[in-house]
Amino acid sequence: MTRTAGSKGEKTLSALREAGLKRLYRQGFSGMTLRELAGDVGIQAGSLYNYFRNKQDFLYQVMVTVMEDILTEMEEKLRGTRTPREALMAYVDCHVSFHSSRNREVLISTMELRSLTPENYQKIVALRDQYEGQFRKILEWGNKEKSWKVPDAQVATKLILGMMTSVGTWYKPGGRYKISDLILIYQDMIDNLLHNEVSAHALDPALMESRLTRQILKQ
Amino acid sequence: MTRTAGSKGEKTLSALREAGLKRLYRQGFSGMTLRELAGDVGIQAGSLYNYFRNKQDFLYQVMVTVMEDILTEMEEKLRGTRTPREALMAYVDCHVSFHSSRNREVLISTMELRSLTPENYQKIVALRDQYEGQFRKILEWGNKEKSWKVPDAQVATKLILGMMTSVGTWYKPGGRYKISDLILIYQDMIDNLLHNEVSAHALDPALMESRLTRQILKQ
DNA sequence: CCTACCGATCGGTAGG
DNA sequence: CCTACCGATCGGTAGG
Repeated sequence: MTRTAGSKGEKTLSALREAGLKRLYRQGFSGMTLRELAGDVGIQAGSLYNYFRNKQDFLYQVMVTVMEDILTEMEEKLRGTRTPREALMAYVDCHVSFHSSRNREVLISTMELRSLTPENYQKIVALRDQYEGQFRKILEWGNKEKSWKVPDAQVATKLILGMMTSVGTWYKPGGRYKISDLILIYQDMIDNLLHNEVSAHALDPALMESRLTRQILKQ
Repeated sequence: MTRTAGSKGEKTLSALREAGLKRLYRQGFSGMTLRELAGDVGIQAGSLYNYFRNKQDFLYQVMVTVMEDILTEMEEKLRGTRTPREALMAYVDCHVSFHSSRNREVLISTMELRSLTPENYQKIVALRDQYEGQFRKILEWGNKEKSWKVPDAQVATKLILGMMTSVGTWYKPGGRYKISDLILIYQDMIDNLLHNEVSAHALDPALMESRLTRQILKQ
């Protein structure tokens, strides 16, 4: 069997990434030892340095991948939305979906910010700011278009992102609700939150029927 | 000057607790070294063992204190509430207040669950379940009294507690909003969430005026 | 509360 | 990718 050049090394690399995620999640950055990580993929500790420059670099790679992945997904979902409300619903969809399906990685990315060197910290925080900024821009766009009235977009962003992000702390795959259910719940909650007293004509009719909280909380 | 018996040791003990909180928050349990902790309070590493049996015991003491404090505060706030809605508002008040003012300790208590020995883990999780159970009981009480209709109290508890808890991740003292503002926002959000389509007669008139989200998000 | 110390283990490197 | 190793440092203990 001919082997693709570098295929073995790439298998090890992706195994390292998967094993690293588990260990970072269960033990944290300083609690995870490189000897354990090497053991997970069947190599010796010294051999790890063929895959990353040092332990810090490994953490950084994990975190930058998470941020780039969610930024890419978000960009795709937002492309083609034509109203603030469509954009809002797309953002909620993407955010809840990512934070549920990849909750382990997301939690690591928040908890281990403190373990980054100052240089790496700055880079990751810049990506996080960019991600958060996209939400704030949607809120401000809706203000301008009179889709809703959010006087303090800065704090509203923190508040709404926070309530969505928390889904990652309690969602368990195979539990009572599918991710698609959770998306509908959060979309409806946030939709109601923003449109509570706003005249209906500003709203997108396609999204008007409230599938919201009633579906899960009240049905 | 006569010194109260043990006063020096108690000063050191409370200094250790404060320094420990900072280090646990910034470095995590396995990242914090006992030599650093000893240095913070001006003693040698070996002397720490006059204050706790070992590092694990120190973490456990920190976490059990947080849980006992919030359970005590909650018990006091809930005592004397006469309707499900009053109880709900009291719970939100206490939860948001505690998770804002003592956010560092609360975040430690969540992140470092993984660092506890199995025996200590069980004890802390039992306290957390008790705390969470109090909220679920309020939801179920409101169901029975027809204050609201929450078909899945289990998941609603996770969802609503999650959105409240997230305030601890972004609240900064001295920021744009006081804790008392945040309490009003969350009370209103959750109040609206539960009463969205419920006839008004079930609601407590004293709490009827919606101070909610409109105050901050829309005024 | 200190000095002095223990065994264990860590991240990382040299040289294949 | 391995063997063999380095200096540094860790949590914890003995004996005052």
